[in-house]
Amino acid sequence: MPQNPDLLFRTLADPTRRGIFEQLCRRGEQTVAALTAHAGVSQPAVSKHLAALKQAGLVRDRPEGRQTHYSAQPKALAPLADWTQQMASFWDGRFDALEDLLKRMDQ
Amino acid sequence: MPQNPDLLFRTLADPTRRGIFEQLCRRGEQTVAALTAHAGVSQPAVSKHLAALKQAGLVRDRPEGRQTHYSAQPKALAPLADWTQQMASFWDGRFDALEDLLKRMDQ
DNA sequence: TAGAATCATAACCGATCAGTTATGAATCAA
DNA sequence: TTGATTCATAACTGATCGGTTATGATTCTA
Repeated sequence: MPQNPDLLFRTLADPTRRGIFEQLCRRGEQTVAALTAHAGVSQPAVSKHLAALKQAGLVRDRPEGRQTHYSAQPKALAPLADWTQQMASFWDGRFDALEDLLKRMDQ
Repeated sequence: MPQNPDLLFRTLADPTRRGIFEQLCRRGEQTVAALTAHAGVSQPAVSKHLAALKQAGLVRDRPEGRQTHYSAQPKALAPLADWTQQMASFWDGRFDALEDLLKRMDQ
């Protein structure tokens, strides 16, 4: 259930792609044409970014006639939030006796 | 103060580099040699990853004689947590009248 | 002082990837 | 039905990047 955040990080690493996702979070469902108008890149580039976002589960598509409507799925960000939380908690517990022992054994 | 998370996302996108950061969060301060033992790549590769992590503010280095001790700076994850939170909140407010209006005006 | 140990940097290589243009497939409108 | 619209895919390109080996700089030790 705690799926690894690798694909999420890779997908969100590109600023253009992250911008498209942000746009969808801010304004809700939009067509490819509307997203292209704000993306600053060509329509095929936007389509490819949307395919990547979809693969990562970050967006959903809803075909309707000629156009395809995309919407954000912020729930997919959960593993990323979990990972961040976990790193912070590891750090909080860093001075536990066991952790300290493991550290000393290691180097 | 709400600095953009671009460098953070790019830095954490690589699994090897993220693994090194995780190791530092779990076990605390470690030398380059200790990190290399777990990284599965060569020592120069680890040094380059550490340089990238340092540039992103995610780690601190403490030179001591021949060896350099590195430690995680999980505080640097704050912009990432903020961004995630913001995306979720945008989505929560998606059906506000103004947001809805903007959406309609846009396409 | 000579050699070993630790880390960083240089130089290079192959793979990945984000962008482009061209084109195809599907749908709507005149 | 013909042409326009909307989107996706194919094919290609240049840049980025993570990995390697080789080497240098520094520090400890025998």
